[in-house]
Amino acid sequence: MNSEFKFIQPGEVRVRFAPSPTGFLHIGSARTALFNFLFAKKNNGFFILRIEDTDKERTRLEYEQDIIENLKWLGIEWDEGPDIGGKHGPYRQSQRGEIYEKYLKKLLEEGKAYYCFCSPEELEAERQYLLSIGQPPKYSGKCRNLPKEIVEKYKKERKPFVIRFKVPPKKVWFNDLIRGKIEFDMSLSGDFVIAKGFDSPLYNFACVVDDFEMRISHVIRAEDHISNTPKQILLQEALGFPTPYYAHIPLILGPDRSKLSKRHGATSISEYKKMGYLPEALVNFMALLGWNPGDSREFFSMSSLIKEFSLENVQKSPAVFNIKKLDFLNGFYIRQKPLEKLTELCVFYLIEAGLIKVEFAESQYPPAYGAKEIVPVYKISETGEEINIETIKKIVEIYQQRLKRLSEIVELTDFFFKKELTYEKNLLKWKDMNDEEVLKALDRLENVLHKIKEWDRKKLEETLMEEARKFSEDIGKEAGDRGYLLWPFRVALTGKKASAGPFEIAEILEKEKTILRIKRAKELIKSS
RNA sequence: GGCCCCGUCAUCUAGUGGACUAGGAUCCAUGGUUCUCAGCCAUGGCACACGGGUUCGAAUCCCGUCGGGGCCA
Repeated sequence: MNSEFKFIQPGEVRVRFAPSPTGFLHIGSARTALFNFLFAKKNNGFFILRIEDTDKERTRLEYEQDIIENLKWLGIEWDEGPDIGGKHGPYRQSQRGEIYEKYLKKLLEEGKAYYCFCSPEELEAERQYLLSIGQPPKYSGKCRNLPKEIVEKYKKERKPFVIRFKVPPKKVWFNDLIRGKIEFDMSLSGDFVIAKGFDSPLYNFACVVDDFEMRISHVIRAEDHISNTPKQILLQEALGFPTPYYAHIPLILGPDRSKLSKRHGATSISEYKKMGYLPEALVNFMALLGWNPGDSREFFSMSSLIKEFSLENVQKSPAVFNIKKLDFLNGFYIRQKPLEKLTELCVFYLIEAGLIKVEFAESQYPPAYGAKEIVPVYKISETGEEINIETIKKIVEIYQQRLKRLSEIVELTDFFFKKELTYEKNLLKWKDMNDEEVLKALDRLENVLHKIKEWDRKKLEETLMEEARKFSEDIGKEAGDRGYLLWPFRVALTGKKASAGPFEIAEILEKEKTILRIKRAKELIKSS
């Protein structure tokens, strides 16, 4: 056991997620938040959200809102915070100035920190010099022992200053819950700045104060904070705070194995949301990036993650962000979604793309008493024709297993919402068919379809499957190759080389439109 | 430049000295399933960074090399 540092005693689990609102919620931070959340819930502990907004230059409210909104969207909620109208908001460092000031003064009074009046130019010159003689750049400690009178004089002159921490030149170690013992020789490190003034504490200092004040038991954060840890431990020692447990989780990397960033493409949760990824897929995916259940299970809901999560099963090595796997999981969760819910989600994308529009009208069937109900009415944008939500549901249904992202619903089903289809006439040809044969197929379809009375996918299938088999023989092709009739049929309806099955599409399109599209295809063939 | 972390298929990973001719998932390929696509099913492809030790025996322990990454400025 380390006798020098006072480690926190086992007890209540309290963890925090402490983002700086200097950007949108990043996939990497979201995973850190998730691991903290899972650890808290698994251990009946508390999860706290602390917004580290001390950098006034780069902090933006927009980012803070994005972080909060997306955490909620993912299903990560915090348990505690200042009261805001009955609910609890997040803690904000910007609102905790007095607390930092108190501890800053304490360190100063006890001689554990000091005023430094060195100018940025001086510091820069010193750095350059050290570098030039092959030494690591490290603050010289010039202001460490400035006489009191000088300090007072400078302060009276309002000379700009920063506050530096007197780093004791000793070895510092901690036992990382994921990596084991990590040791640093702090004699190699210079006295670092802990505040740029009483009203602007810096990261390491504010973090240590808050972790103590919030009684954080476990600091779970990304690996890039490992080198901050010894500084924080020294600060804790100087302030008489216990040292919490630390767990540094591995980074998420881009395909080139460097830290995931903008140049690798989308990095923020909101972008993934917009692209049509489901929160359950993202959560499942992020959890598996660096954690595994110890067996070969792959699918995890938030509640099963809470049950299974353990820091012991967190990986040491960084994980490459693999979008193919995310797509796979997202496809899986889309297939699992109840149709009703999925339709709601897809409608949003269809409206966004301008394929349909929504208007609100009074219900034709008002409730027995009280105000009339307002119901949404969906219309096809191009024609103004009303489209029933039940119809949209059917469209979504036949594409449910084909979607990897919700946004794909647009390109996949646009033909349902278009008056005219535009496609290359040769697309109508199956294998070696010529114009004449395509025309024959379309004529045949038109004839057969006309006669069908019960217009549903089952009846259509029965009739057309039979017809298709006959047709290939009639035009002297390979017997049983139904493609000679079915392919032109499907292309005439969709204008696409890949789509859902023609019978289900025809059912949704209904008789009139189906036959109209066949006629259009005939015109297309003849027009050349 | 200094310090620190990491190293099993292309990717996420199982593996904690013998059950490993290294398992699962994604991915890729092939085949099956009502024309296509998707889904589903089946089959196949692909890895212990390298070199030394320790040991009867090493992916697993130790050392070194190499490689990747992070932090500081």
